[in-house]
Amino acid sequence: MTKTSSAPALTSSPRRRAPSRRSLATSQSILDAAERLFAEHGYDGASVRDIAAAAGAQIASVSFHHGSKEALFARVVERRAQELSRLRLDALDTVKARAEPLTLEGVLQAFLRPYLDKAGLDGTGAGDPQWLAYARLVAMVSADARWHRISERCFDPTAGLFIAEIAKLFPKADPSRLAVAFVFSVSAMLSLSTSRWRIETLSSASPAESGTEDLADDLIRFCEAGFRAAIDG
Amino acid sequence: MTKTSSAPALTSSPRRRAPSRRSLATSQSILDAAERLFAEHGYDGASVRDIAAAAGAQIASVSFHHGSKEALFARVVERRAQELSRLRLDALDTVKARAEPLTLEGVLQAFLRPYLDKAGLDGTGAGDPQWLAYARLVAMVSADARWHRISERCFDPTAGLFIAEIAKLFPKADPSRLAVAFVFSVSAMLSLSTSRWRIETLSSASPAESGTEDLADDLIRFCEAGFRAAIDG
DNA sequence: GTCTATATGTAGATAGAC
DNA sequence: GTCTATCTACATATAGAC
Repeated sequence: MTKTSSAPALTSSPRRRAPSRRSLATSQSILDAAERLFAEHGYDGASVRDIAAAAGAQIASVSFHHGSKEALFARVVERRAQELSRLRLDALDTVKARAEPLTLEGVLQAFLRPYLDKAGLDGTGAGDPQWLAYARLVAMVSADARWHRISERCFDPTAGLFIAEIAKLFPKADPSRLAVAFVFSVSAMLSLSTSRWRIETLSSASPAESGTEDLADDLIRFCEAGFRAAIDG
Repeated sequence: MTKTSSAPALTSSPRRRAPSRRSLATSQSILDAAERLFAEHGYDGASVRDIAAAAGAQIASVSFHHGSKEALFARVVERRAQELSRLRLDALDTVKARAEPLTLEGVLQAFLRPYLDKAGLDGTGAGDPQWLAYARLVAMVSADARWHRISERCFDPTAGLFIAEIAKLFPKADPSRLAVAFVFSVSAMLSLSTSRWRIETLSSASPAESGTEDLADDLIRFCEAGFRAAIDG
């Protein structure tokens, strides 16, 4: 008499309320479509109708699986945030485990590379298109005060850890200047997913075309030098 | 017989089709309101209705004076773009006219300072709120591929001139790397209008509060060092 | 030039059958 | 869990009186 549920114990899988394979697939494809459309058109520019259509689902399924549009957006951002943080922290551990002493460049690589690698922004080849969309979404969230809370929840804790790591390397540096340099570095990183077209435009005015060089290397060199200037100041 | 216009020559001002003072004021206040609301809520998030209400105008006046919503947006961006370019080029001329030889820092100052000064992002005090809104709008336009064309028209020509100026200072540097460093620098500059809250958040985790320091100086030092790393590479 | 009224489309969300 | 149908609100844009 402990169950008043209407589900009879007829199936081979006795667990209650476990989502079916089909339900999970629907839910996931909605998140994927939302990721792409939010990244391409922005929050207000992407309609729930279009997202449902792109996912091959009904519009009512979106509310059923993910609730309101805002809840859907937050879920899309959060979905990969944990994996991204883990990749960054793993990379940091790997660098720390090396024989050589930890360097500023090593810490920056550990933070910047996972984002660029997953999105295929490092110039070594195409990344996962879904992660590329996510990378643009991260840029959106980071630049818009409207998503301030999501940013604080998903990205700031890890960012704080990396800043603390750099502060340990340079104990005499002003911590607030490190935070400023970190924000500049992150914004430069994000520019690779929002402004690559601008790099092309501004480079093509020059005679020598250097094609798709390793922008990730350029980014890391740029940020490392900028950080050192902030530390010495 | 050259005029079929219905306007009689009764007023003291004989010029044809000159907008009245009131018309100009309406048109301007619509642009101001649009600047604020587009900057705060984004293109899709700000409705023409809200813009008209904030301007104290009727919704039909918006179409009358500025046409479609997209045309209004473009006009808002273009309105101050010319002034901003002029300020930058004037600053460049001023630096060049000095006795000392032109430096990378001087060129960067000439590009970055006018944006920060007008918007009051340099930490020296509050700038014009209208310009602050414009600064956030510039960040929006720069990050969104949708406004790619506006960006090319309004900002890229001046950016190209500044890159060329830097290329003259470092003739052996790879021009495409200079363009990359320039885009990184611009994105760091824009982060001061989109991500200052993030600087506060990430700084406050540290013990020493340094208040509102001169972020503009930090920015210029960061970018200059980053540029030198790009040039030497 | 301004204003009222409205045409026309689309948004987000949900009720209820299946 | 899915799907059809629909409610309600708000969007852009314009017609036409003043």
